Amino acid sequence: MGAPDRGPQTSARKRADARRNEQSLLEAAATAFLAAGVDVPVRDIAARAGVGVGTIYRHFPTRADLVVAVYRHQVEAAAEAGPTLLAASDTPYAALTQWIDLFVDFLVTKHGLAEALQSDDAAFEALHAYFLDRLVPVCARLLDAAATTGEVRPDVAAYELMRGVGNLCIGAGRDPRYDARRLVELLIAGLRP
Amino acid sequence: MGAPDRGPQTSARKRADARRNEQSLLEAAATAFLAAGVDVPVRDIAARAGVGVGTIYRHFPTRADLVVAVYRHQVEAAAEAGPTLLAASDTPYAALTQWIDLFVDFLVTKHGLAEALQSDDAAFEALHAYFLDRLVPVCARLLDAAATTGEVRPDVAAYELMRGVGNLCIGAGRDPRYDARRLVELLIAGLRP
DNA sequence: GGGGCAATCGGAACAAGGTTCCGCTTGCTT
DNA sequence: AAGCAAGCGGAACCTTGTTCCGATTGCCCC
Repeated sequence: MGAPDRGPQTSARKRADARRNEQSLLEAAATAFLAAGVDVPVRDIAARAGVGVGTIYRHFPTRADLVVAVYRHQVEAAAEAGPTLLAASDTPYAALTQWIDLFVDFLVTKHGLAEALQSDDAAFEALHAYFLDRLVPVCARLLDAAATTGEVRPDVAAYELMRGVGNLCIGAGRDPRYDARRLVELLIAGLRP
Repeated sequence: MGAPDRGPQTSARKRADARRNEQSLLEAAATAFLAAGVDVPVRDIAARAGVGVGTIYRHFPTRADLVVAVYRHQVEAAAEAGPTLLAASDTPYAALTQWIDLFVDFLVTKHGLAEALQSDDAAFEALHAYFLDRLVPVCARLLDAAATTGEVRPDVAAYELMRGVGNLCIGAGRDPRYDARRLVELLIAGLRP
């Protein structure tokens, strides 16, 4: 196998203008996501970046590709935090709750991301896949460790838990009466045997 | 105060054709929701009912009005089941879990309803309002009773719980690996003191 | 340095769905 | 039976996603 395909944002060998545009798009998208959520119209991102819509589709065929590119660093950081927390915490359960906290923080601060993550829109399939592929194994490791010490029931799958947590984060921040963090805490509490 | 406004579906005094159309629309919408979810295109519902789109908007200004009209009976039934279960169950906690089960069953069998319930789309605001106005007090009563007997912690608001349960139902039935009922059970388990 | 070509670009054009609006039809009253 | 207001239908318009192709331009080679 040759060099791994690391996605559009690393652009092995492209024309200079193409690389420049990709960078502008990434920055424009990050700003636009912050201002108007991950559902911001494609035209708005294109306008912000000063390119045509065709250019967006060329670099990021689906919206999910753009979202993944924008948040990749943070997802990687979350993935790496799993083992770190496990090593540093008193008990696996403590590591699990801290890690889930991290994940919740990430989701609730990204307007519309939790919604997109659960959406059945085909445009978000790759988003779903990336998040889950990257984070479910990390969660599974924490969950297994906590199950081994008997701190949580052993019959809950990491996939299901992650989806549940993601779901609970939907709409967080839109209504002061709804505190996603609290509900996630309840869910995690319900994990005890 | 005079006769209460019971919404468009009861049509105090309208022309015969108007009442007929309203009925057709309700039936067409129920079928369409079943077949294609509550997000089915307005044009499809109109076609099914054999009316123009203008007629839909005249009778049901927002999609939420139509959804509420279609599911009103079932929501009322759920609301009435609250006190009934409380009276019939051994403990308030048992009544609460049974009632939540009922609610979850309702949501997971209505394609897209849970999503719509949490959506921030303005078209669904009235849906949100109706469900919450009608069901939160019922849930609050069950929750209070269970808190009084010490079966659940007293610091969880019915509103928050309902939103949480609704959120967990999002995407149920789209993925066999995700079992909304199970996660709701965990959440309810986390309610114990 | 400049020619040529393939990569890349821009944005017009098309599709889909929501919403509005108004000329026409028709039920109901008298 | 006539008249009129309630009600109807659907064309037209808006927003947003997506495709496509003629125009542009970076880059390689001479």
